Amino acid sequence: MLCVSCEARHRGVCGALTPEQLTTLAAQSIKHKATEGDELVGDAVQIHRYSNLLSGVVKLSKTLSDGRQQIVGLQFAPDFVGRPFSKESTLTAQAATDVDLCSFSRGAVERMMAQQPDLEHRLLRQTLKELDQARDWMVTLGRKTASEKMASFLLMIATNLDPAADATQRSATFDLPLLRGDIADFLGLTIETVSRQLTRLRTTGIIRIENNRHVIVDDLSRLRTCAGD
Amino acid sequence: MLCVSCEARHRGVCGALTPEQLTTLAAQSIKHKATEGDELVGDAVQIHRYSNLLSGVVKLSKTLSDGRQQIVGLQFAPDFVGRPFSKESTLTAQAATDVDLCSFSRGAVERMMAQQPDLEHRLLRQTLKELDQARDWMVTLGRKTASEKMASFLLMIATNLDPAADATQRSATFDLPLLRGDIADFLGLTIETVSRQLTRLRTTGIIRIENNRHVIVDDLSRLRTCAGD
DNA sequence: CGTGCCCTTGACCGAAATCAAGGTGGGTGG
DNA sequence: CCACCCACCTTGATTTCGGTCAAGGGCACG
Repeated sequence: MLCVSCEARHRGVCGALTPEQLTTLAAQSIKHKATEGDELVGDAVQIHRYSNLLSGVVKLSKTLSDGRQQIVGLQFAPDFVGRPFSKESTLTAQAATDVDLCSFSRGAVERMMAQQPDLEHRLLRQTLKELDQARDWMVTLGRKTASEKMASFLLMIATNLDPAADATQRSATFDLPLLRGDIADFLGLTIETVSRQLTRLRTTGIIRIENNRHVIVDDLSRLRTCAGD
Repeated sequence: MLCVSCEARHRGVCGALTPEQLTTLAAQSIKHKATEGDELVGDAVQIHRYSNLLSGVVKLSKTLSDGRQQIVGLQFAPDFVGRPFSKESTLTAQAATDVDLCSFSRGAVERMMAQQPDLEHRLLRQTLKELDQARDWMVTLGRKTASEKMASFLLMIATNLDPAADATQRSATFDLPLLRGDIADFLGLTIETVSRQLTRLRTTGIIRIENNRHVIVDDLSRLRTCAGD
């Protein structure tokens, strides 16, 4: 319940709240963990809870009737998980890695929003951020080649998971939060193509991979060259 | 200045405003027209104005450094055009058809937002709607075949341009708001593939086309079958 | 009557999908 | 402890869908 030390308090939506409101909300919040693969929001799981993502990665995906799948977004701490005002979300949110969450009931969040317009303001900002990201990714899906897609993906992960990589940092290191199949579903490719592109980047010396998960990028600018934009 | 009869007053963001606020805003608003191809927001055009789209279609697009283009969204009346709180929008908004707009200065909108939280609430809802649409389209871009993409596009246009088509309506009629090249940029295809898919749908009897622009769908359910979801 | 833009159609090509074998590593049960 | 299994990944051969290249048609406009 120590909101003061919580990341969502500083960079997330909870920053909108006054100390009293935080106390109220904290009393109604539940910190809990979910493990890789757990469904957080979906057709099955009704949307009665909203959460702040405190650690780990959440994947948002959609599935066509014949089983084809597309991951439409990734969320990182301290993102807000859950679709406000949703009729039905045709979207599934799953833990991509083990995650820590801080959850609230729908009612609690909506009461807070009513008395604290700044909360809605922060939600608007997060939603705009996600919209920008979604549109950027549409360019990747619609107009980039397989190798450009792969490079774009690695850069995206690097900037989110290696705290130092977003600056003018030269190198980056991180664990891939997704399996090959999920990467394929995110990039609109097959698992084989993902695998081939990774080995291509590896044999070119642009990345190194250890244990199939751990990636080292020695020169981010070379990777940026591959990404196409 | 007759906000009372304006569509944005009823279904758009202006519905958030009190009569007095409407009067204030109306005094600062400018109704104007733009013709096909005009750039409304972009790297060139600074973002000092926000607009309500009163009629016509606006296309939002992004361009890679080598010229590849992707249309990342279409807007229809009474959508709100312009990115609030934007640093720089890497996005270009262009009139896809001739359009009517009702524009406000950035300052006016921000003042309104400060005193009228409901305005921000409506913006949040529109943004969430656009986010949902963007994510739906990501599935189309990443996982659908050329013919499924074409069918999805026609359905999308039909539901937005033929007022009757969204219900359980059986047929639809509309003018394509985009040239073949723009359709290609929206679907992540080439102009030739778009052309071929259209003739395929035409020869199958699923659609009829007059004057290269006017489309008649006699049986929407057949088209839906083609769309894949 | 030319000229240019937009669209269509055909022939060919190539990037990524599909199909098909392995390889690797971690976990389990004998 | 070892053998087996299973999930995940890689690699190769072949196919296919959509891209590229090329030609020509229709129509508006000067």
